[in-house]
Amino acid sequence: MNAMPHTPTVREPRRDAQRNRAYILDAARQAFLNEGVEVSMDAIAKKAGVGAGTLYRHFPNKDALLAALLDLHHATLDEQRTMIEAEERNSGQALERWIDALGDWMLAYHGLPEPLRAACKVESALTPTCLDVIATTETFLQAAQNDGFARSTLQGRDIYLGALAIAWASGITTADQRIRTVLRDMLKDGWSAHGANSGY
Amino acid sequence: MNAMPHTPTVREPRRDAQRNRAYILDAARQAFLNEGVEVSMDAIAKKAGVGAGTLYRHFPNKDALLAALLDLHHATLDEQRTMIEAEERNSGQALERWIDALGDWMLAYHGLPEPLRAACKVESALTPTCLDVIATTETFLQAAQNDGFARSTLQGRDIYLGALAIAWASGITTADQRIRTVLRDMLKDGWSAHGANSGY
DNA sequence: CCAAATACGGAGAGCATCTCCGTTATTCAA
DNA sequence: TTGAATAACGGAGATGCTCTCCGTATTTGG
Repeated sequence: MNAMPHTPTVREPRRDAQRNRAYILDAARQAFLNEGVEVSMDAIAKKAGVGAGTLYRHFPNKDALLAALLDLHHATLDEQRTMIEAEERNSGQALERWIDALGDWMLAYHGLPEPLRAACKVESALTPTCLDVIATTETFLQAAQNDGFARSTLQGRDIYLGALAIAWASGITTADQRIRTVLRDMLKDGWSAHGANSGY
Repeated sequence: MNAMPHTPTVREPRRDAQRNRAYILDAARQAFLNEGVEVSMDAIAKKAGVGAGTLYRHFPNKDALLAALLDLHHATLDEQRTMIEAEERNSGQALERWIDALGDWMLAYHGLPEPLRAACKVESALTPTCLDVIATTETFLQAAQNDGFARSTLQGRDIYLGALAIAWASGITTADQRIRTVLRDMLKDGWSAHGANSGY
């Protein structure tokens, strides 16, 4: 049974399915960009011109939709990683730049930190992406640690959560960049090994 | 018109109203403690043995209910403030202890950081409490700044948001205290003026 | 004890997520 | 080209949440 030469059991998705998937991704990207991740799935379906059932068949929940979109952003993030690795000779500054890139990625859409945090708590469609980003953070961190630029007690996940926390807190305002800068600097002087912990 | 001698227009709330208010507060406290702030208002009403209408008449929304409960916790926080001020001669350590107390307060219930952050964004029933806490933070911070223990560019609100951010991130796990400690230490080496910013 | 004032409670409006299934579009072998 | 077989569509509706409205019940003060 099933003695087909090639294309064993998999088939291309139907045309209308491919079209709709593209429509949905596009509508979702715009919606998340304009309204933030709290926008309703129904609104996305309507914007995409499909029924709710179609939306949910393609993406079983909002996290899955976000994950699909973030994977696109993830490509950009990976480019940045490559650029940093190529350009930056100082591992401390490389880590600093990576954390900045991380912050931008986490704020790609309003409210994104919340689902990212949830993905750390319980398995979700976003979990693989998160783990990947954490792994990269770990790499940068270890390099910085080896060169004495970062505290040796930290783990990649700690840095990731710290960056996530300040991204979340920065979300209280859209226009004012000050709070984000300030918090980022606070985080930096946490990981920067410079004069830390000379102790009371 | 209205020529009454004393108790001009105000009257004690009716007995049943007082009773119900107490029931609601008690039920809410337990519910928030056991299930976190995401617990539904209906569940609280049911637990309190009152109808939804009664619940909402006493507290127009969940933030108002939280604010009423937090004001109780706020008394404890104020005690700690007094204790710290009495016991701690070093303003840097005083700030550190205050931030710890702040962290406990922010984690009084699961998920509390979220409404606290929202109260920074837009006016809510929680806003006055938040402003009060921020003002106290400002006081501790300024003392520490005067003694050179904290970076002079920071404001009380920055510290508050930093503490809130790490409280939020700590919520990914209940049991494991490590992440909270680590993040708190990162925050500390942000505000501690020690060897920060010797610069690349 | 009665009338006025106050508070109660739950049905239901409005909005969200997500499912179910009768209908429709697409594919592919004949 | 055609006509099953397959795959996908779409929207009504189940469920759960916040919050309102208003007919009913309780409390209060004279």
